[in-house]
Amino acid sequence: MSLDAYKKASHTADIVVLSYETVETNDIKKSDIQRLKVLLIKRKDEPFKDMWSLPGGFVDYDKTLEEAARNKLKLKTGMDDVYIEQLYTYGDNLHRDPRGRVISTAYIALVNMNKISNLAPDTAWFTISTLRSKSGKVTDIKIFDENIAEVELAFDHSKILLDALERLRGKIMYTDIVLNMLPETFTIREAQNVYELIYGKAIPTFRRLISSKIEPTGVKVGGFGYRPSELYKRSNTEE
Amino acid sequence: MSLDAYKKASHTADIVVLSYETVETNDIKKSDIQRLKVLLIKRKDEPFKDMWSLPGGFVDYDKTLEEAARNKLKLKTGMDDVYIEQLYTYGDNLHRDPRGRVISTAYIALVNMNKISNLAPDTAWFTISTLRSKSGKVTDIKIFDENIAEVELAFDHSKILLDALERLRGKIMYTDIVLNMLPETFTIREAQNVYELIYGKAIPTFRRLISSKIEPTGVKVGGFGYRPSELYKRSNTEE
DNA sequence: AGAATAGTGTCTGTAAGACATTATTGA
DNA sequence: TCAATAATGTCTTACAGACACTATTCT
Repeated sequence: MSLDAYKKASHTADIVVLSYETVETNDIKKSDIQRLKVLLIKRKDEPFKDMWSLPGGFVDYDKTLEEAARNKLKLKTGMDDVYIEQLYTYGDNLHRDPRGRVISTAYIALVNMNKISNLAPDTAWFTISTLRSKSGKVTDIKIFDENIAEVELAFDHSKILLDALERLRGKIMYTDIVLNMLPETFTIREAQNVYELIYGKAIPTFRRLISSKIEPTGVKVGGFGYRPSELYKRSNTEE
Repeated sequence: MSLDAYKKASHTADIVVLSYETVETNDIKKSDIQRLKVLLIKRKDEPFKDMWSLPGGFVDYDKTLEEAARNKLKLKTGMDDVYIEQLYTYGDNLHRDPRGRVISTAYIALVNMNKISNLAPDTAWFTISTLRSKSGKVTDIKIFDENIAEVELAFDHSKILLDALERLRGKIMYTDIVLNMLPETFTIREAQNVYELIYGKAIPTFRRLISSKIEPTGVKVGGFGYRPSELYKRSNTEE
């Protein structure tokens, strides 16, 4: 049987690029606040023209799925060597795309947005606001632009983003992949804030949890009217 | 941009159908032993003609991915309403299939093989033998037919099967999906044997682990020269 | 001194592992 | 009574949560 004997679906690779942003508080005595961010692209063409969507595109016949995701990310952010993992393949809605049958494999990329020097002009970071159940489970999300105006995502990308956050939440306590979002050196407080953004609730013994995965650099940051904190880095001791 | 402006990959859905078989021991005083089983199909056509492979097939333009998997399973086993979950999408090897570019989404199905009355003639159950690290992690697998002769699988299906076992192992301690492999009623011993087959090592407090997920039926099975055991069933108390 | 956060130590309850003890049956 | 497994109970240890306490800095 020939591979061309039947009508084929199209296949795309989409990437949920997640990072966080630090917002300085008005009161200099109060420590900073973090916000979850997602990278979106403004669509140039129909369908969903001018709406914001996850970066992604059709998978070339001679490109791997992960290549397709990585190439798009490189193109829009200039980033190489990024942490990426496959999330899920969305192929159960025949009408995700009004143009025809499209199956999409979604990836999660975790990056530090401050490492990006030249973002593509059609690309921007948006703030993710989550609604949670008592357990921390993500029940709904809202996306806001820099003017705190709510933004609707194209296709089913809102669902994909929600799934990505749930996947991360499920893995955060037994992996250290979230550290890919942090800069080379960071304080434990900063790491804890990011962890709790994703986990959805307080992590009381965070210091104990993270201590085996990081090591002190000997450098301290201070100057805020309270005790300076040690800067740590990821320890690359593969277990 | 038209969806037909580029050369498309083909897309298949493959299913790792897992079950277990009970083998009576010679000594009637010894309790039974279980073996992990996987459902395979003998390929009728090239490539890999006459080799055994995971059930699967090309995804029709107007069928969902999960439908494609379920339909194939129904066709070969007659089974409906089976537990199924998406495993992973294999799209990073451009030459998985010598005929051309094929992306495959693999599903895991957990069934009780004794519920199947009429298996398709090209279909059979094979025994899975696993090699494990100290932690229980699956490092390698071998497949054997009913004559205990080793069988090689077509394509990269051996890797897919390994991934499926690892996925199950990772979820077994905090979900009860493995109970889908057991009959309507079962003893705790039988459930424990199946759990340990997948987990790869002993689960010392299994009774405590499982007790919240099952309930006694009041029926006992005996007649082997030792204390009869209670038959349990899944309790459908959705938490 | 006071405010704020960094960092360490301690207490406690829960859960997991190890293992002992009792129960039940057929030969 | 013995062999084998079922089922329950007990003891101990590891770990997570709560929280107290000390350390450090700037105003």
